[in-house]
Amino acid sequence: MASPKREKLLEVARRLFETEGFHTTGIDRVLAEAGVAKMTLYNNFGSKDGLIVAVLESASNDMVARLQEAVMASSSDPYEQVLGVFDAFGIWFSDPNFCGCMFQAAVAEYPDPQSQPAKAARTHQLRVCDMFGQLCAQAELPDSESLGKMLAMIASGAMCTARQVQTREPADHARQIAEILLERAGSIGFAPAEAEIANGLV
Amino acid sequence: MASPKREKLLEVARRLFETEGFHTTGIDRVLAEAGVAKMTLYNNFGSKDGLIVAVLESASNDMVARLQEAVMASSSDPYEQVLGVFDAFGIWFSDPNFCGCMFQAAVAEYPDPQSQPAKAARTHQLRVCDMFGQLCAQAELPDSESLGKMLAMIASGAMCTARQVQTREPADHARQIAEILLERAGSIGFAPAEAEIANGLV
DNA sequence: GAATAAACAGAACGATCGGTCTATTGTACC
DNA sequence: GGTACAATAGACCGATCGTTCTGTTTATTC
Repeated sequence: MASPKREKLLEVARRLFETEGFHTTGIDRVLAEAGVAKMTLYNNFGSKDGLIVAVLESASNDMVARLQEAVMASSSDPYEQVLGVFDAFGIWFSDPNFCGCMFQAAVAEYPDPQSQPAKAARTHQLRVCDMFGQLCAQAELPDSESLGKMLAMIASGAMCTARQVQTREPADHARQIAEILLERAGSIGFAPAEAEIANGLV
Repeated sequence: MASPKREKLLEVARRLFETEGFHTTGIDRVLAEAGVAKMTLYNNFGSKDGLIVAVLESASNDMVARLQEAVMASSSDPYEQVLGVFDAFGIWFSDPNFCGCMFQAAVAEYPDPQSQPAKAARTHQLRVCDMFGQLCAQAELPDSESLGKMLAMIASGAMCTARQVQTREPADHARQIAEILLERAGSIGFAPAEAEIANGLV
């Protein structure tokens, strides 16, 4: 399963897809830079689409692992751990090689929601939502599921914006927003906001 | 400048680029659906890239105009006008034909920041930031420029997420976040005068 | 009605794409 | 040492791409 040639292909393909896009990166480019024969690619992945899906799955695992790492490294307090994710974003965005979120690019390049790349991107998005949601649940914040979705949305906005402006500023902005959001969510548990009272939710 | 054939090309190309992507949409598809000869396209736009840039510029104008419309239609209060944008997003996302923000797709498909589509997308992003920033300035909120960027980032996250989940939920979440953000910004700037605002003196 | 220009249909071009096929080389295992 | 398998290089295929070129038709203007 994990042959060295296969890993090399995944690594090179991921880099090229990230920096130059899926459609514009030809099979031959990947093969040349990986130093691998064409048939090796087709034996391992079946097609270019197969390679793309494999790259996305691999990238999702890496990304989630890195986020978990950022979470663990920052603090034992779930509240701080959420903010730690955006700190990690700041470091990520500062990398001159940063070129945005691969899954956003995949969705953009494969607009059909039924396509495999789009499905892989959706799966990844759910993982991120879950991660944020679980942290909020651990922080005993109310409606952790919605909170998780909101945080994931802020993260998406940050990645998307960072790609355009090429600075770490979006990460800092996202962190500020997340901080306000968490603070507010925390205070709701003790002192409900007027809107919720008016809506009869309390 | 504004020949009917040219307009027809822009209209069809925009629809196809939106729904199927820039690279996957061939020139011949555009020509066939627009009922226009090939040379007409090249006389008007010079190349496919020229057509893409023209489509993006036209789409930016339309988008900004629609946002301004949503702002004007909602209220005369800048605070409410900001939220009106996200209400408009809700309607937009509910459209079954909604397929995300064209400029995010353009950036994804043309990763080179120096490419013309990327530049057009960046220009558009600045216009949106400015629009939010001006609304915040009119609302006399402190640091309206940063606030504008944050709101634009939230908007980007909402559009990006809405494309994946295909519901209007991200618009509602974004509105909630914007509301909290504005409230917080307002209370910082006018903390001493909060009572007066509540009393309707401002 | 003649002249000018724009738009037309469509063949053709060179390039590139994803994918297949062939024939050869290296390598591990019994 | 022979067998089996993986990987190699590279020719080759059909399709599609963006673009150019040719010749004809339509519409506008003097």
